[in-house]
Amino acid sequence: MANKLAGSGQPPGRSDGSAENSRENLLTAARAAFAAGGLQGARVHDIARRANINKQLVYHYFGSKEGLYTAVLEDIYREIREREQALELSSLPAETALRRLIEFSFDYLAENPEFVALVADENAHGARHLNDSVQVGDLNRPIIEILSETLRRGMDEGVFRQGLDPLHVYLSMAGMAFFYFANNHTLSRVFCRPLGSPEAIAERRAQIVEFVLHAVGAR
Amino acid sequence: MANKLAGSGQPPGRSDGSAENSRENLLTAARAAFAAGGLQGARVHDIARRANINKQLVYHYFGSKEGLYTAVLEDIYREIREREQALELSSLPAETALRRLIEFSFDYLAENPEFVALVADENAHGARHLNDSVQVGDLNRPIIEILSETLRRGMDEGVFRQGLDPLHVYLSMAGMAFFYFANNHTLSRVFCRPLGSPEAIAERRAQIVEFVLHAVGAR
Amino acid sequence: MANKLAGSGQPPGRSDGSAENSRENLLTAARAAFAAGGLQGARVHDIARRANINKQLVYHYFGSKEGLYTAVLEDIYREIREREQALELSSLPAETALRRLIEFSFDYLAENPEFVALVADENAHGARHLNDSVQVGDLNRPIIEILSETLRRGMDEGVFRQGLDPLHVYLSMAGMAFFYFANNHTLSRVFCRPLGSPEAIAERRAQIVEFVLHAVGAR
Amino acid sequence: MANKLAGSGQPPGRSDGSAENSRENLLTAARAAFAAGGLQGARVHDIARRANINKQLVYHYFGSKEGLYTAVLEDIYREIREREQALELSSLPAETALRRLIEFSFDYLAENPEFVALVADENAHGARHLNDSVQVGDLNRPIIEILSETLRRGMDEGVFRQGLDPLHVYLSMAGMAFFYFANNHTLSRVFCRPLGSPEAIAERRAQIVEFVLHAVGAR
DNA sequence: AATGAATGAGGGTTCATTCAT
DNA sequence: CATGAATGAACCCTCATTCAT
Repeated sequence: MANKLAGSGQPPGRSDGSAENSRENLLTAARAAFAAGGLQGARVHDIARRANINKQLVYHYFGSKEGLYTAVLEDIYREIREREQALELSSLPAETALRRLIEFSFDYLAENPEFVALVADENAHGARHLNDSVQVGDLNRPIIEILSETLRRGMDEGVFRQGLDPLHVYLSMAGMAFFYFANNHTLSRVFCRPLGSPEAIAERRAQIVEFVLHAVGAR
Repeated sequence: MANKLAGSGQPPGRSDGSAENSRENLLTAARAAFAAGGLQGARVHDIARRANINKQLVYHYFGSKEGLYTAVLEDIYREIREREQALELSSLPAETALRRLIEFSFDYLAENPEFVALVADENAHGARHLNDSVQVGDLNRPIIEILSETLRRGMDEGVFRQGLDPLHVYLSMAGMAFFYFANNHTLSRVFCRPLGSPEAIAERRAQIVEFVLHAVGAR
Repeated sequence: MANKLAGSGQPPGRSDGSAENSRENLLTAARAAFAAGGLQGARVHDIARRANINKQLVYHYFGSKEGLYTAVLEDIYREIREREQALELSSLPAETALRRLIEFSFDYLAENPEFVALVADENAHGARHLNDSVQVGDLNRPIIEILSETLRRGMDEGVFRQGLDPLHVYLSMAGMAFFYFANNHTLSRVFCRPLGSPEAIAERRAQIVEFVLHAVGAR
Repeated sequence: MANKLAGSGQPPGRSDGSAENSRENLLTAARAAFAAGGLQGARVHDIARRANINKQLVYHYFGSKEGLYTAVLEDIYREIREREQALELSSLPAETALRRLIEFSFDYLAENPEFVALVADENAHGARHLNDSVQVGDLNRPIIEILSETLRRGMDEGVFRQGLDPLHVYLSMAGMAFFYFANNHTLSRVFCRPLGSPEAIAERRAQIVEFVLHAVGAR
C-alpha cells in the first residue's frame, strides 16, 4: 500500500526488512488516524502504538507529525493515480468509456473513505502540505487525460455534444461523487435519510451516471 | 446575523442589550474562528478576546466550546434557510427558475466561505453536533421545495425530461458547487491552475449552469 | 526579595495576596533553579513544584521558561541596584570610600552566589534576555556614579593618581571579585587549593583591596 | 590542535591515520560546539556530523558526551600550558617581563574565546569534569612559576613592592582579563557600550596593564 | 456580569544512548 | 570501523475548563 517500489529504496544495513516494515506500518496507521481525526485530531502516540513502533521513530522517519501527514497524502495520491492508470478504456465506445469513468470515480471514493477524509482535511489546511511537498512533483491525474480522450472521441463520433471541457466535466462528475461522500453526515441529517446506506449509495451512483450522460448530450 | 429570537435563550441579568450584544459578538467571532481552524483549531481564548468578552461568558452562554460550535452551526443553517426562503421563483419560467436556483446555490457558497468551511468541518466530526442539537429541529431547506416545484413545472411543461428526482438534482448542483469551493486548494494544486481567481470562479459558475440545464434536458 | 513594590501592582480580584505570593514564590524558586542549572539545566516542573504552584502558572505569569528567566534577571539587577543605592559614602574620605566600595562589590558576590551564577549563565547566552528585555530599561548601576564621584574626590585631593577612568576601575575591581567567585571551582582545581573556604575568601578580599588601592595610587 | 600524543589513547584498528584524524576532528568539532552551547547545549549528533564521523564513534572513543567534554577540557588546558611554557621572559627586566605576562594573559583570552566559554561552562558544572579527570593530573600552569620568578626578581631589584603573592597577582591580572571577555555581553548592555569592539578591547588591555603595574608598585 | 487565578490532562518534540548489522 | 534503526526518559508548552472574588 505504501511506497515500497519493488524492493528498491531501502536504506543499507539490515536486510530483514524491519525498517521498511516500520515505515509502512507507520504510514498505514497514520493514514487511518489522520482520516479519522484530521491532522490535529490524530495523536502521534496512538499512531505509533497502532503501528507497533516507538513513537520517536515517527521523527526519525518523517521529521514531524506534519511530515508524516504529508507522506500519507503523497501516498494516497500515488495510489489513486496508479489505479487510474490501470484503467483501459480506449477500446470501448465513448459512452461506455465515460460511464465506466464516472463509475470508477464514484466507486473509488465509496471504497476509500480515507481518501475522502484526508483530502477534505488537507483542504481545511489550505493544501499547504501538498503545496510544500517537493517530493510530490506531479499530481496531475491520469483520469484527466483518459477523460479528455474519451470526450474527444465522443464529440468526434457525435454522441457527445460539442464544446465539452474535460476539466469541467471532471470537476462535475468528481464533485458530485466527492460531495456525496464528504458531506454524507450533514446531508443525511438535513434530509432525514440514511444516505450512507448501501441502497442510497447505489441509487446515488446510478443517478450521477444518468445525470452526467445527459449533461454531455449522450442521450 | 446571530440568533436573537427575542428573549429566548439569553441568561437573566441586564436588559440594556449588552447581553445580547455579547452573545452575538461571540457567535460572530466564533464563526470566523471555527471556519478558519475547525472545531479543534479554534481557541476559546481567542474567540473571547476577539468578541471583546470574558472567556467565562462562553461557558455561561453556551456551556462549552462544543456548545458554541453547535450554536454557530445552527446559525449558519438558519441563515441560509432564510436566504432561500426569500427566493421568489414561482412566477418565472421553469428553466429560468432553475437557472436562478443553480446560480443562487453557487453564489451563496462563493460569498460565504465560512459556511463551506463549517459544514466541511462538521462532516469531519460525523455531523454529531447537528445530530445532537435539539434546538435545531428542522434543517430541511426551502430550496428543496422550490426546486421540487420548479422541476415539477418544467416536467409538466415538457422543457425538462421526465423522472427527475429533486433530491438528486439538488445533490448534483449543490455538490458541484460545494466541491469546487471546499476543495479549491487541492484542485488548484493538482491542476496547476488558480481556481480561486474570480475568472476561474465565473467560468466554473457558467459551466455548472450549462451542465445542469443539459442534464435535466432543458436543451 | 522579588518585585513587590510595597503592595502596588497586584491585579484586581482577590486581595488575599495569593496571586502575588505565587508570582514571588515562582521567582524565588526560579532564581535558585536557574542559578543551579542555568537556563537549560533548570526544569520548569521542578521550579513549579518548589514554588508550590501549578506548573502552568509559569506560562500564565511569564509566558515561557525564558520569560521567567528574564524576569529573574531583571530581579537580580534591580536588587543589586537597590543595594548600591543605599551606599552612603560621600561623607567619607575618598580612600575609605573606595575601600568600602571594593569591599561591597566583593561581599555582594560572596553573599549572592546566585547573582554570579545567573550573570555568568546570561553571558553564555550572549545576554540576549537582557537585551530583549524591554521592561529593564536602565541597568546602569549606581555604583558607577558613586565610584566616579569617589575617584574624582580622591584625585582632587591628591590621594589618587590622575587619569583614572571610573569604568575601567570598576571593571578591574568587579572583575577580580567576579572572576574569583565565578571561576572558583576550576581555580581551586588548578591550584590545588580550597579557594572556596572562608579563609581563602577573606584572604582574597584583603588582597583585592590592597591591590586596587595601590593601583589607584592611594599608597 | 587536539591531543595526539603518539599512540596513546587511540583504540586499536587501522594504522593509516584516519583513526587519529577522526579523533581530532571530533575534538575540534566538540570544542566549537561546547564553546557555543555549553555541555548541555551541544548536540552529539551535530558534533558527529560536523566532524564527518559517525555518531557511534563518539561513544567508541570517549564513552559518553561528558567523556568527550572532559577530553576537550583537557585539550584546552594542555594547549594554554604549552603556550605559556613557550614564554621566555627570564632575560627581560622584571617590569617588562610582567608587562608581557599581563599582555599574554589578556591576548590569549582575546584570541581564544572558546577557552573562555569552556572554562566558564565548566565552572557552571562545579568543575566536576576537571575534578573527575584522572588523565589530567597536573593543571598547574607554568605562568604561575614564571610570574613567581618575575615578581621575585622585581621585588629583589626594588622595582616592585614587597609582599606580593604570585597567586594573588595572577588571580588579579587573569581575573580582570577573563571577566572582561566572559562577561562582555552583559557589560556591554549595562554600560551601553560596545565593549567587544577592537577599540574597546585595546583600550581595556592598556588599562589593565597600567592598573597592574601600578598595583605592584612598578610606578 | 466580569475578572484573573488556577488546574489537569495531555501533545509534540528532543536527545543521549544502544542495538544490530 | 561504520551505519541506520530503535528506544526511554523527559521537557516545554497548550488549552479547555473551573474557582474565587
